[in-house]
Amino acid sequence: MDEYTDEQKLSVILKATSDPTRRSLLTTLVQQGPSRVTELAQHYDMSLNSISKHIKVLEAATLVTRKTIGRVHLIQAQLEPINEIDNWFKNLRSIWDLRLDDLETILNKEHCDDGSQQ
Amino acid sequence: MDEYTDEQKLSVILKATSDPTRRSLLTTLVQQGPSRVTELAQHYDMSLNSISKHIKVLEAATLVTRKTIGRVHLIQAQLEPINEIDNWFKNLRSIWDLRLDDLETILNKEHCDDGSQQ
DNA sequence: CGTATATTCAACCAAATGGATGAATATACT
DNA sequence: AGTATATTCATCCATTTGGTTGAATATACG
Repeated sequence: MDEYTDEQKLSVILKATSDPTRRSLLTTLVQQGPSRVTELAQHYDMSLNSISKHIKVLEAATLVTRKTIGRVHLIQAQLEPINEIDNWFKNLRSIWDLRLDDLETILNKEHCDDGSQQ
Repeated sequence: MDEYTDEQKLSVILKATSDPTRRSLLTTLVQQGPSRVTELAQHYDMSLNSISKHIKVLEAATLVTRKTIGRVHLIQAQLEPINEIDNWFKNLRSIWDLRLDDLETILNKEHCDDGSQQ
């Protein structure tokens, strides 16, 4: 995912996590540790191929890594990328707080002088 | 969005935020405070109608609210729902930490007894 | 070597998404 | 009343998405 900007990475991560099956897969992986594709698929009323595709979406979002041992693919959760979501939100909230501070300043000014600052 | 389960709400919120234009709209709204649809649209090389649709997606995800005053629709950011994402991630990470603790316990056991616990 | 197992690849399909445009609605202005 | 402005509604279109099935690939096992 190195060829993408941070913004694009964030989009990919958010979209990957927006599907309930994929979030469930992540939870299972975090609970059980590295798991085989077939093993993961058993939890779902869905074809193995569909799960395989979901895993590839997670992999593209770097939310899981794959270690191939013989014919078995071990899938492992990777939580770090979710921090990107966290950072985005923190940033948003800090802008928000900043604006509220400004508003407060304005309100305080209104309190002291003529209040012409709408 | 009351007719949805928490899981479904989370999906809607994540999907809504997964689009770069919509994240940008949220940022603009947080920076500038409540804004009109036309005003928001001016920031983008995209039709007013498309922006209107994006806003409706954000609205459906409860990430913005709308206050209609005459013919003007004032759109306001609403950051609370993003906490749902935060909660999901915190939960995931806590499961992760739990499993690491277990692993550590097992490793400690290996250290003391015969280590047969693979 | 032949067969079973684990997984992906390829093609297909219906539904959703993100965009556009043109018409409709509702409000404001003179 | 008539015109301009703000916004949504309705369609349409190309692309993506989430699922399916069947074939291919690669490894393991007897």
